[in-house]
Amino acid sequence: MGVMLTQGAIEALLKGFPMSNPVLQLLVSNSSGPPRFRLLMSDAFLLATQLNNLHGENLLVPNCVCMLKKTTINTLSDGRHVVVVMDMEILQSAEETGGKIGNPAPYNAVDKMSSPQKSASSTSVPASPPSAAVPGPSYENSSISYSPFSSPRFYGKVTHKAFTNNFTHEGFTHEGFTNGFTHEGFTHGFTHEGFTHEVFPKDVFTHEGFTSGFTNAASPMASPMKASPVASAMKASPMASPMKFSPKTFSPMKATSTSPGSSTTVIPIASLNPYQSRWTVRARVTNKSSIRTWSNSRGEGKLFSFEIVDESGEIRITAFNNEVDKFFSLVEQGKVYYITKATLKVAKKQYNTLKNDYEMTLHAHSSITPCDDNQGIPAVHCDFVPIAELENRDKDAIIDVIGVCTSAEDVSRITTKNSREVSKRALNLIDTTGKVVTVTLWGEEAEKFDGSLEPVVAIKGARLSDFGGISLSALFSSTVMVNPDIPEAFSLRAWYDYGGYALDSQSLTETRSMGSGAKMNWKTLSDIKDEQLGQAEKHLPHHEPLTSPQRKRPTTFLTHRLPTSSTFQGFNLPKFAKCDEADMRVETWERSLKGTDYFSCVATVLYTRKENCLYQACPSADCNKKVIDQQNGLYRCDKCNQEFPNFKYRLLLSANLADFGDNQWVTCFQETAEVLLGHSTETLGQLRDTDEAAFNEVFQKTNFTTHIFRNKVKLETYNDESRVKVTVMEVQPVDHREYSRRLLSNIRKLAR
DNA sequence: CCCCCCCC
Repeated sequence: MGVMLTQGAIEALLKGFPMSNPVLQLLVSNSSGPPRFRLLMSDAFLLATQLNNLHGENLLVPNCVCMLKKTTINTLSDGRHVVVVMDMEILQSAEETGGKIGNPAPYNAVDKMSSPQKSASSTSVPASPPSAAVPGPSYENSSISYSPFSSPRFYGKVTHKAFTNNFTHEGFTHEGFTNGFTHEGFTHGFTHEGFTHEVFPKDVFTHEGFTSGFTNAASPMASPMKASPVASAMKASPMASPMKFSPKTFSPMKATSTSPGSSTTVIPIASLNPYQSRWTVRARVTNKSSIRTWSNSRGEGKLFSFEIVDESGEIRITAFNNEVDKFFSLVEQGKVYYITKATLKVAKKQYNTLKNDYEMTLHAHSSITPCDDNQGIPAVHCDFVPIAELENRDKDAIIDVIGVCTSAEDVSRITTKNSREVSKRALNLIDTTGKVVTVTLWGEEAEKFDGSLEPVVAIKGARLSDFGGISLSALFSSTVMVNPDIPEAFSLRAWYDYGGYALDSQSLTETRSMGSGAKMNWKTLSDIKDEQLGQAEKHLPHHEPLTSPQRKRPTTFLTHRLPTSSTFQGFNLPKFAKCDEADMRVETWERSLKGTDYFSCVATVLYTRKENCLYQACPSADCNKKVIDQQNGLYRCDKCNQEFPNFKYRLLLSANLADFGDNQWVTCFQETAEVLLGHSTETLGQLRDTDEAAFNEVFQKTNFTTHIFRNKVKLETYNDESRVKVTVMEVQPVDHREYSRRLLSNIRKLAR
């Protein structure tokens, strides 16, 4: 009995349609060593670390048929989607399957997603029913048959039409073939089994390229002079020592048609040294500085520097004066070049943090030639330090870090000590150690960063700072990568999406109010009673600025209450007048905060009280005092001691919130009430006076909506009677991820 | 041959 492949699974996976256990055939697999395998089932499928044993048992080999039981989708910085397989089962071995089923071709996701209609009409091959779209010599004879059109395996919202589109010819264009590999290269070149010298077509790979292509940092390259013989490269075979980079990066170099001259040998960067004169490196520029000028006792001039990387290592190159003019515009970040005839000298480690004992200076005879062939050249060379491990590193250490950006500040402008203006933005990164660290980005990097989709962020060359305990700062020389196409990023994405996000994380960096997320004082509504929130003589909330020994006292001190409120470090506080008496300051300050707690909760609105939620207020800009209707067309404000021909509506909404622990009456003033009800006060006032049904509907619709509420809680006393008063300071939307994060955290709390 | 790398 043959298994059935799930039709349309690849498109559905890449588009995120709900699907249950799709069945696919594995075409190609290869390993760059832990922590992932890249499987060709479509553009790119990756296998998360925990499944590597499948490959180890030699089960996950081309042509086997697999059921994907758990997947998650990751979007690379270049927009490609990658499906990460979290759990899978091999339904039928390669032997049982006996070959490739049908004639599969790459799925061009970009084409399909941008304009399916257009791509359908641009093809010369008419749309065909599914079975006709996947013909192939092995189809008739295969023990596996394609599932019928109404495949029972295909669930969810995929419509008949979408389903038909999955199997038209235009979905299988060859342009979509990622990485530009030939079919032969894929089938034979990148399986473990096929990893022998013989399978590399001789006309594609030169021995020279082979040598440099298969050297890695861990291989015995200590004697660079011996680097070229093929034999030494074969010893450093990827089977013996896992490759550091993904397969597409260590593909051997193509024929030397584009290489400069044949008299020199392309050698790995790791083998460069000052005692060797005839060499060429082929490497990618990973970091290019701007042109700087200097002027000191030894002279003046200009320079720029850049860093290059190949599969063996990295090195810094500096160009001065004439070489600046010659090479600055030629050298582009991210591009690959042949570089030869530069001076090697011992690196000054105090300035140069790259992992190379040497650095390079260009001179008059140096040559830099662009190389069109990117194959085998990794984008970056990172040595990621787990976030928890940062605690054990020295201040000012330069480290590479990777994490999921759980939250990010808005960009802001600051002025440095040298009165220079610069943009900055702090991010929170978490990794599988469950620890969070704050990283500050500067300048353009800060301005262009978008953390809204919780991207994986990798930073090469960040500096460890002791600000807030432990934090990181990006330098001019740091490389910031958002959703990089590297194994660590896929592992992290999978880890985070499959539960990491809900982890009770701990930050190494003490932050004051970081937007949402990291440092919120999350509570359940039952905590208000259980922990006696808002009641006197209690310690201040853990994140309240004054309780931290690192916090400075505010420079202006507040004693006398003023009518309006203000914010201090993110907290809404009553505004006070200044007072100069030092002793009095602290005491008054602390007393004024005591008994007030701030907390956030995820809660559902059970009821909103529409009666009396609007009042007629003084129309003066800063006065919200209730006016008295004089019944003569005039409204009197006692506070302004004035009569007005008009008034403005103000909102003061009582709402009953509930979570699974308790329910609680809260007060929402103007701004928060508007957010909760989804209408401006003005609109609500008009509705109430003109369309009662519509007015009532606003409140009906608000009931049973769920939000994040940031609240102030305080014990208030009226005529010897005390009650806890909860005021909503902020209402934010809650997404399902935040909801499950809170839910899990609360369940943990209840379990304790 | 430079070597700045920021702020709370």
